[in-house]
Amino acid sequence: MALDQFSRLGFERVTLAGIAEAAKVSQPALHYHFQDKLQLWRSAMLDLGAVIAEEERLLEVARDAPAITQLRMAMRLFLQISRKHPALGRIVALEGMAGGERLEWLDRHLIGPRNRRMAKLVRQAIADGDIKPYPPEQVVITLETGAVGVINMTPLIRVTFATDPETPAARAAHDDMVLDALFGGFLTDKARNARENAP
Amino acid sequence: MALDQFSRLGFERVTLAGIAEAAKVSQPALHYHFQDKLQLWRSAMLDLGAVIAEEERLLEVARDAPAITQLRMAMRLFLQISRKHPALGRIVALEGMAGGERLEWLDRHLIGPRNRRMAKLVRQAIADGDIKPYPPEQVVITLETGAVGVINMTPLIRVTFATDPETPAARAAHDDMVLDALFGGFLTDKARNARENAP
DNA sequence: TCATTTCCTGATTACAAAGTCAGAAATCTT
DNA sequence: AAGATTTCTGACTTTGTAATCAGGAAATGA
Repeated sequence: MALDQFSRLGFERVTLAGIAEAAKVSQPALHYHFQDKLQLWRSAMLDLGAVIAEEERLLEVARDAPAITQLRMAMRLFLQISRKHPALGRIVALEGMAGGERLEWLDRHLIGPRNRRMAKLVRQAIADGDIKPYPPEQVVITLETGAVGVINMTPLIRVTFATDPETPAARAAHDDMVLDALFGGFLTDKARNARENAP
Repeated sequence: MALDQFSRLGFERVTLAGIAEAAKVSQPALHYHFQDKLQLWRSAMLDLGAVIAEEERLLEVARDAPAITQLRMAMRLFLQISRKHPALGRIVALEGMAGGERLEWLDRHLIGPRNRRMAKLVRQAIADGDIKPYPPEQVVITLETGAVGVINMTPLIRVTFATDPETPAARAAHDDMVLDALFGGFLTDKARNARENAP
């Protein structure tokens, strides 16, 4: 699938011939359905958009809960989705580092609204005294990049540690680690204690 | 400089003509000094290798300190170095996601030994009861990707939040956040308390 | 059934970028 | 200074790949 190739290799390393082969059609057929390579890329990204929208929908239900609760839910969802669609995190990482037109498109159509919403939640949680007072944007990015690090870097982990991070056990450990250690590190003592008293 | 181009754009998007222009030489001159593009890439990476070696040297001095102390030092160093040489984190992210021959080369010559050393420190710190007992490899990767997230994603942050993460104030906040919230989240209560009593 | 539109292919073009090579310019050696 | 060696360049070839196009097959509608 095109999405998979784009996310694993990045825009430039992907060839239309390769996508065509994987899709078992001829290369000009791609030009028929999508005008050019960029349009094809955008189309693949919009498929991911549906996934993000789904997440938004689930969070919407909890919009009256305290910000810190919503954030924890969002982290959990983010992990689930990142596992199910590893392409998403890789794409964001690739384009987010490079900058340029495609990043701006992604921002407008996929990730921008979600990230700004997250930052708003963090700001709220800080005001509530539940999250330590660091720049909300930095908190969001650090939580997200930290959470998907192990997922994105699967090839590196395999090479460097000769270990498979995709076994069920490794995934379970990772989920716990992200929610407990990573997310937990941003909690204030107040929020941490509240959690311990009401588990 | 070639390093900068490679890290910002990735191997494929970089053209020899572009590097030649930036270096104010002709394109064939590159072929004279380095046989081909891959060799040029490797050479650029080895320049980064010197940076890593420097870090190793500084840490070597503290090898008798407790693992947790060494880890904190390593995080601090890692941040400094990542700021000074943003190319490093971007390259690792790019190749670490993609896998392949270049990743294996990087592992062997640059990042593998360091990461395995870090994992060993984490294992030790867990045994000491200072770090929460999660898979050491995952801890290392999560700490590293979380720490450089804001640095690597500078373009995304600018686009999404219309905010500059490279001002002195933003950097100072980021340093604190990484060492306090990110790293702190992996500490056990024991280690956290020990730190509070002896600041 | 025929006509028309939709979908797709093989063959080809256009172009960008890696890599080659013969020889010029600069530098070093004695 | 003369020769030898190193360093570099302009012009070229080769290759990989995006994009085009004329036309054929398949579906759709009358």
